[in-house]
Amino acid sequence: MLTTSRASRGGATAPRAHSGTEETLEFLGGLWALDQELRALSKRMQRQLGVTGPQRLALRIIGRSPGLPASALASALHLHRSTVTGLILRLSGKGLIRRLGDPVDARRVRLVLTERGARINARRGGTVESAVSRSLAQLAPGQLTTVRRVLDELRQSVRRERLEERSR
Amino acid sequence: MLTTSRASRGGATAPRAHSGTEETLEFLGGLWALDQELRALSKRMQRQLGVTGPQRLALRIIGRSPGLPASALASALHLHRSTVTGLILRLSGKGLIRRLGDPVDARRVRLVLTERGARINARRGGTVESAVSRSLAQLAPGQLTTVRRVLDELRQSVRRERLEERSR
DNA sequence: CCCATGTCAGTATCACTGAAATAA
DNA sequence: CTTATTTCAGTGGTACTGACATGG
Repeated sequence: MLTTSRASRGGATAPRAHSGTEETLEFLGGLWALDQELRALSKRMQRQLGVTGPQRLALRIIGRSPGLPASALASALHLHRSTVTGLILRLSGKGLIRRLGDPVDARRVRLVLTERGARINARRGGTVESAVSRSLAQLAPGQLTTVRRVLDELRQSVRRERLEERSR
Repeated sequence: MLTTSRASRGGATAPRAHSGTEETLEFLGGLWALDQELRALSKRMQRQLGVTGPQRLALRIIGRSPGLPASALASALHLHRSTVTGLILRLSGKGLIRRLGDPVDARRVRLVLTERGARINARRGGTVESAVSRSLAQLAPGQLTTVRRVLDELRQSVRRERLEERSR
């Protein structure tokens, strides 16, 4: 397969040399599969660590910048403010973070880890990071750079597509 | 950046040449960012095409293998049976697919596209695939191979992590 | 008055577990 | 009786929009 792309039926739009439909779909399938696997690990983390993947990421960010406001967390995670409200609620419900008031700007909420939160944040085994780290360690440095660049380019391309005003 | 990895402080545990904690976290952040972007595009697709990303993927799979049973769709998407039930419900609710009975095995449900479903399936503009395809087209062939391999390795590594029996 | 921050209500999708119904 | 296929009920997490209260 891969060679079956019958040359543009009534093709009004760009015949595009390589990267046929099949190839794209296969690549997308790989991305999707990775995503599913990450989701599944997230579920297991919840059972074993008590936090999901996104929650863990939030913990790490807060751990690195103690006292950061909720909106900063939102933009670090590329999420809407109301979405992080829920995230914060779940994390503080488990006693892993605390919401402190800002003495200067009373609207702001400053997030810090509790002791339990810090303990979980310090754990390295059984996490997404440990799996990723193991994979990355096996790569030649050039490969890592390539992959990073491609993922970034991909992100920007998706972003452009998203922001385009649809007409057709 | 990239060059700041101070050579192993007092490292008691595995000095691990490259791929420090920071690097892993940054990579994971990139993956996360791409995921968010894909989610956002999925949302826009729902408004403009009437289907989300996962729904679109399901459509394409059904379109390629008309009459495939629900369980086959589930394994193609790496999803639980009950999850695809919901997916199927939403798609057939929109009149994009139909659930036919199998004359031979009455337990089975055979999925086919309706005319409207086929029309949406045929659309190429404004989709995730179009964005990904555009990105991939710009790559040197070797790069595409590298990225695919790395993503696959990553998936397997995450899978191994997930399946490991936790002790510590 | 205007803008920023955070929360809340409401909605939708996704994804699971576990149980049930049906049929091979 | 056992197994396979699908559905259903219930749960939980993620993420949004839009409205609101509060404060700068």
